[in-house]
Amino acid sequence: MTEGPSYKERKVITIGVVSELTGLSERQIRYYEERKLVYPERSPKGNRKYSFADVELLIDIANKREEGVQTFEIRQDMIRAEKRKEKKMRKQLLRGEINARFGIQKER
Amino acid sequence: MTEGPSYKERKVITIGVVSELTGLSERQIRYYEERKLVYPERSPKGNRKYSFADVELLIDIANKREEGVQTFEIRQDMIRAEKRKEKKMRKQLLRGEINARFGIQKER
DNA sequence: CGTGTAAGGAATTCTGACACG
DNA sequence: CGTGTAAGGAATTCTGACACG
Repeated sequence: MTEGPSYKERKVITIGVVSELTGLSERQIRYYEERKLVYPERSPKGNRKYSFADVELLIDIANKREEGVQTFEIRQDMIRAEKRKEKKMRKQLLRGEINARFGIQKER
Repeated sequence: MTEGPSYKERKVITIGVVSELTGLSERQIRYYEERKLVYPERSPKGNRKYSFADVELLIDIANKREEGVQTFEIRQDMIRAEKRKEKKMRKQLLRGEINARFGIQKER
């Protein structure tokens, strides 16, 4: 273990490979970006680059689409999930701070 | 955790990205393949695809080359390391078999 | 030996648009 | 709304070769 944003998060996969990996057409993949469901990075000359995490997300999206869920709804769900996570983080942070002051004290 | 050959081993990165990631020229990367130091897969139409493991290996190779080590020597070292690993595996396997027969027995 | 480069072609990717439903 | 497709261009990748040292 050495690197930073581990293998799963590094944006290194081109759209053609993502298409193979997900079974989605390039058109679909680009459209889901337009609908703000995925955020690939861009190479210097403008080529999209995705992470394994993006690939997995796209597979989830593909499944929901098959169930007839609209991109708008998928996006709403993602935003909600994101907010819940943030809330949880804040709670954790707060608890940490309280512990630091009033919790297990180091003797001095 | 779901997939098989984890993120580190999946061959999904094109040579251009590998070049950016390693700082090596595409020429160098292809040459190291010719010298049997790396084994990318090929896409249906013949494009090379590398894994993160390959990228790390190429970085190691780049470092050795800077030290003046020749590709031939690098290859020898890789083969030797591989053999040591295999030997270790066989030893382990053997020990496992012995244990299975004469080691901790299940009562019956 | 290791790497750069020009060469020519094939495959990839990009954007904006029209189509259908 | 979600996706296919043809269009034209730019960038990518591939191979085999010549060059230099």
